[in-house]
Amino acid sequence: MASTSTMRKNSNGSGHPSGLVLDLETRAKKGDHQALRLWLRLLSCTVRIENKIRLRLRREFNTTLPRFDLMAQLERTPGGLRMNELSRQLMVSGGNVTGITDQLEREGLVARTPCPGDRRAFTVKLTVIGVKRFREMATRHEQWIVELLGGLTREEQEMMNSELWKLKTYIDSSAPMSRKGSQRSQTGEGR
Amino acid sequence: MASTSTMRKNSNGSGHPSGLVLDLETRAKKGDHQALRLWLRLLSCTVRIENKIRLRLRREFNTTLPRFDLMAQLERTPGGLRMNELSRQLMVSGGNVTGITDQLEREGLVARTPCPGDRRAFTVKLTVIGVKRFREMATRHEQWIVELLGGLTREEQEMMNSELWKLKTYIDSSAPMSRKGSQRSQTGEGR
DNA sequence: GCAAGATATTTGACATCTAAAATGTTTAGA
DNA sequence: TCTAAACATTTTAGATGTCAAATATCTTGC
Repeated sequence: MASTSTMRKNSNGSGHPSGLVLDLETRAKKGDHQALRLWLRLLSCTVRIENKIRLRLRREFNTTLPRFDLMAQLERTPGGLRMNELSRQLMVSGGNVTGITDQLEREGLVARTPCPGDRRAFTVKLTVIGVKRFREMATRHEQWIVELLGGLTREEQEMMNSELWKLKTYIDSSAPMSRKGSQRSQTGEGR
Repeated sequence: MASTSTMRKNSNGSGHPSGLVLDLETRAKKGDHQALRLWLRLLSCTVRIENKIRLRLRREFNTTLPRFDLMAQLERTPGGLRMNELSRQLMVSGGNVTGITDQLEREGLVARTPCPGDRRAFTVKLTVIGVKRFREMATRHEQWIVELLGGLTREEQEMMNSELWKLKTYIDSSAPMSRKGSQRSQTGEGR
């Protein structure tokens, strides 16, 4: 467009601007496709694993992924968590946490305790039964994961892990994910 | 815990069988944790990216990920797809496809055509407007992905890509994902 | 003290999802 | 041909999700 000049020539030497432009676009195009392919592959692996786990959780424990995830967060924090902390850690909206917590509470697996010192908040904890139940599920869950990721050697897993760490760090640094939480996860590692 | 004895000493070399057991357990434990860590990291990266994309699709195009995904599948198959094919490729349930298709049809972006030769099925296609609209979105979408995956070099992306391919192949081979479809995706690469 | 703004949670309106039942069509086989 | 099993899609019920508005409760600065 009218952004004038900057008429560079590329290696082939035609003084023509479109020469360079085409080159850049080609390069960009290729990079794009590579990133896109990677993203789609990342996504399809995740979905596949999620689906298997979902199915098995239902079959063996008659529960769901979100419920399992929420309990997982609680289990690693014996003191319990507040609704908003759960929301952040699970990367889902607050309203969502309310719903799942309601369910689990009805099932007697978690309990809401008024938060001392802040009457707005609740502390959600696993009940004794909840802990017991979760531990059973967690054991199986881990077996499933080990099995499903068995396609990669230990070294490959190691490598993927560090690459993904880089990726995650980069994504978070580039734009801190708007303050109003709104997401989704499964035992979303906070590290 | 009257489970008695099994009082073992490990690597120190007691000829006791339980010594070996402990060793194996330790190894298993470590492997487990590694796989689990990898899975959580995979998941959290995916969720982060999805959330960003979701947000931007809404802000810039007032649409959603599932709608975008469905349109993406159609765009790469100009002849159109049947509901069950969409369901398989998107890795979501049939009922889900019905719902999203209803929406898009109401918005005039896709059309259902009775399938010649099989009165049970429909062929779903993008409308002219649908194609135009999708192309606009796809361009931006690709930019976003390139940006979000920018934390990895081209080589790293290459590597991840091939690792994920291995993983995906392995998962699919291990158990063909029950015939009754039921999943979720985003332009789920069929390759 | 106290009003204005931040927080914590819930609610409400809807869009996605799955799993399973219901419908309508095709296809094989007796 | 007739019927039973296989298929394609929709429907239904219910769980998850988001986003935004509504409540209730803190916190701050004056």
